[in-house]
Amino acid sequence: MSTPDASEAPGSSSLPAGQTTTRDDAVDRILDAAYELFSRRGIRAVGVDQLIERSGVAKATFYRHFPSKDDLVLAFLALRDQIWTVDLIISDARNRGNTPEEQLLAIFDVFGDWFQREDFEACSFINVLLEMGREHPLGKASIGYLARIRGHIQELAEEAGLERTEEFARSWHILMKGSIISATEGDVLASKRAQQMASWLIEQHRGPERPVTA
Amino acid sequence: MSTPDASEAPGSSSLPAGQTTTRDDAVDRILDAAYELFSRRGIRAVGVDQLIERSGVAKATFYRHFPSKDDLVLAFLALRDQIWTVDLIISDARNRGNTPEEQLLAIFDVFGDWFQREDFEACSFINVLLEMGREHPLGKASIGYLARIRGHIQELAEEAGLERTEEFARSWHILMKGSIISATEGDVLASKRAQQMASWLIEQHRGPERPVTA
DNA sequence: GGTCTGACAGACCGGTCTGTCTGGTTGCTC
DNA sequence: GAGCAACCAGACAGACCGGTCTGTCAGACC
Repeated sequence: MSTPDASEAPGSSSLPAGQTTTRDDAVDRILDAAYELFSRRGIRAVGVDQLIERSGVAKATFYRHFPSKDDLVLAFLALRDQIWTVDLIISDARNRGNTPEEQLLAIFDVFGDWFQREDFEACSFINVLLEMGREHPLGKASIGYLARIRGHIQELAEEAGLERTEEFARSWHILMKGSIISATEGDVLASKRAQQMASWLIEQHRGPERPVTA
Repeated sequence: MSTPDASEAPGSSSLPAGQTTTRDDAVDRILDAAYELFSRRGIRAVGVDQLIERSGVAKATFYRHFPSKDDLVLAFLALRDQIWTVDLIISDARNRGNTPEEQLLAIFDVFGDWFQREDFEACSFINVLLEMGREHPLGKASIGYLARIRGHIQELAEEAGLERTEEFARSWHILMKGSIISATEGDVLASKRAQQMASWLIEQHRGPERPVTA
């Protein structure tokens, strides 16, 4: 789980990249530990000492790269956007469906598989938003990443030729978030229920002239 | 639950005694403070010292009535179930609609008003579940209270003569929870979007012989 | 009057939190 | 070899955490 692009901001000073043995190594280990711990246990429940121990890094090294814990959480959210939103959900859904409509509905197939993993950890953006509050900088950042998810949905809706794609994406997102909470409660079939409602939503946003052909 | 309305400004406790009703007074003040603080800021963000100060109670008194902070949180969840679930949502929705179907849909009218309050605090059961985790006793308790909400929905669905009421209630609950998260993000129209999808859900759960009469 | 209960006030405990700082080590560059 | 940058290890500071405990006081009951 190396970081392809997100983050890397703090360490890239004016060194001409002559050495990479321990250059980004510490940052990567910190981010790996952060991803593992934050996504599973939340923000406040994970202390800096745990992150230090898990990543095998000195405390000074930690604070050199991330001046505060919140800075690390911001980097974690960016990483989560790449690993979870993009790589795990959207890309997978796009691969599973042939048409944009199928790709949209495939999101809930991906959810179905995801819900059944015993290490299912829910949506970090929702978690952080509710844990920190919408006024907190981390809550605001989470709202931004949730909006990015809606952007992906809207993009797919436009590819599918649906109408009123922004409202479509907002309604769709309600189904995604609601099913995630239900799955957290233990309802592994929540993805199927949401998918059924999602198909009705697609019907309502199809153009009037467009036939119902597959 | 001992607090019927949970009003009672917290500052009116410095009276020079003189009354015998100090019996449950301390408990009520603690619960009032807990409701105010827990519902707005979460569990871990509220310390015992804050609860002590807000309720104007001695620490020993606090721990006499609630042997641990978690015990108080459990009492808070029970209080939230009464004040929020029953009194604020279900009863209000029942009063707003004439038929059971109207009462069901009125839930999202109540949500619409609730979402617009500037002190909108989302759903404490979801908050606690996500904050503490589903394995934690408080998370499990929250799951139980969420199931109670589904029970109210299923009850209304049965009164409306709908079919497969348990699955109906689970799908309906997805819409409720998803719209709450969206409202937390700032989408005050989330209640309308959910209500639209909810009406489709009702249609799909009506008996086949039943006409579409209003 | 004596006793008991429950409330208040607040010191205090061990532990954890975020964040700072010192000291020693490694490895690259000049 | 000197300098330097980044690393590891860990003590330390100051705040806060949940929870315990001592002590004082007011009212109820015998």
